[in-house]
Amino acid sequence: MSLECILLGLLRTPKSGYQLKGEFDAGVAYFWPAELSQIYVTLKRLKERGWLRDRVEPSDKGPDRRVYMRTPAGRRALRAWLAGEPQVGDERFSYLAQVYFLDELGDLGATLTFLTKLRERLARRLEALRATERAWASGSPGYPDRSPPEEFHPQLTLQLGLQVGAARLAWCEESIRRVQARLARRENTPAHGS
Amino acid sequence: MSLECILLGLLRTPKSGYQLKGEFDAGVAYFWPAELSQIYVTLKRLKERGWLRDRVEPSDKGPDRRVYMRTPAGRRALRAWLAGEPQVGDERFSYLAQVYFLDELGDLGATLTFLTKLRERLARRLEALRATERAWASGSPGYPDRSPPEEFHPQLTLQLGLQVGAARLAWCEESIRRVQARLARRENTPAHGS
DNA sequence: CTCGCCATGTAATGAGTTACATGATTTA
DNA sequence: TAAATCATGTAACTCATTACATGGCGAG
Repeated sequence: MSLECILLGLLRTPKSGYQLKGEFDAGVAYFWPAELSQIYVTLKRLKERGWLRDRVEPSDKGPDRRVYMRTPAGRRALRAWLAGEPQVGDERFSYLAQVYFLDELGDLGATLTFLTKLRERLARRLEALRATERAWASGSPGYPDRSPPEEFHPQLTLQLGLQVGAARLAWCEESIRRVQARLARRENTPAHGS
Repeated sequence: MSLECILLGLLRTPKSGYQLKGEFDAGVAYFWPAELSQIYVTLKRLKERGWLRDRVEPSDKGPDRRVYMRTPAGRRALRAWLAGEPQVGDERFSYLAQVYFLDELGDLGATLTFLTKLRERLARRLEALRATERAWASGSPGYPDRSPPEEFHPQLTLQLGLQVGAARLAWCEESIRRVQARLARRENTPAHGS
């Protein structure tokens, strides 16, 4: 359901599947990634349902493109979704599952290695979002509090990404310190079971 | 893949599908929810692959249960997963997609309503995690820094849930304030386009 | 005796990924 | 002319949800 509504949302102006993929990767992917093949299939379904129309146009670069645009019914569906309840659904984090069971290895050193790699990746993600923010900040007058209305809402979601990303990174670093403290304690008290 | 490994992880001691569902809901669901039907199917697959054995046992309450336990191959698979790379995968948040496009309604009041509902739900989630933490804190000696090793790793993941949950709630409250500030500005300058 | 929990499954459907297949156009 | 980018799709598969089907056992 969400992918459909995101496509409807992005189609405020007419776009092709390929162009939509570009927009996903540029600004939406950090809370909703999508593959090209999935986008094409969903656009087709939306057209069959009467929420989108399409038209084939020559491209300025490359072969012809199939350009989609919202119908009035599509716009109504989008607005109904936006006016409805916040969809707070399930979340799945494989790396947390790994941390949860890491005791199984019986080696705090392995935990430390794991968390160090994780910190690297979390930091990279956060840095990518910070780069996006810098782009907004330099290209948008009065960022963030006087941004024009059509930029305000996307910027809100970016703020969440930044704050949650920072919280995750901070947790990872704190966890590394806690593991190190445990390792240090163990070295100082090696004869635990004697 | 992750559900399989989580089941292997939880099966440190033999359990039935129904019991595993209980464990998911009690302590794993906030980073990996699972339906009973999915658990049953996955247990079956894991058995066929030779990573689990099963045995039918009488239950103390209710009908017989099919109890699963790890084989040596299952244990090896689990350890390989834990020793491998942190699986930082995709994340999908419908409510962020909604916020992103909320400008489409052309009504900041609608945004405020939305964020207020969202705050309610985020607060509820966080409160549930805090209750879990209180349970750990009261039942576990030396929580959090001197917890026994088998409790340490699950507690780390809980810490992440708490910190990220708090960050999300803070973002939501900050966003509400920013929307209110915008609404106030607009009231004070009603003749914007004249 | 009935309600609620205990217990196990199958079937249909939905959402998404990966792999495959094809081909035009531009740029180096 | 070769490689990169533009462009659209289909097919097979995986993972997960929802609905359905069945029935044992204990408490009130």
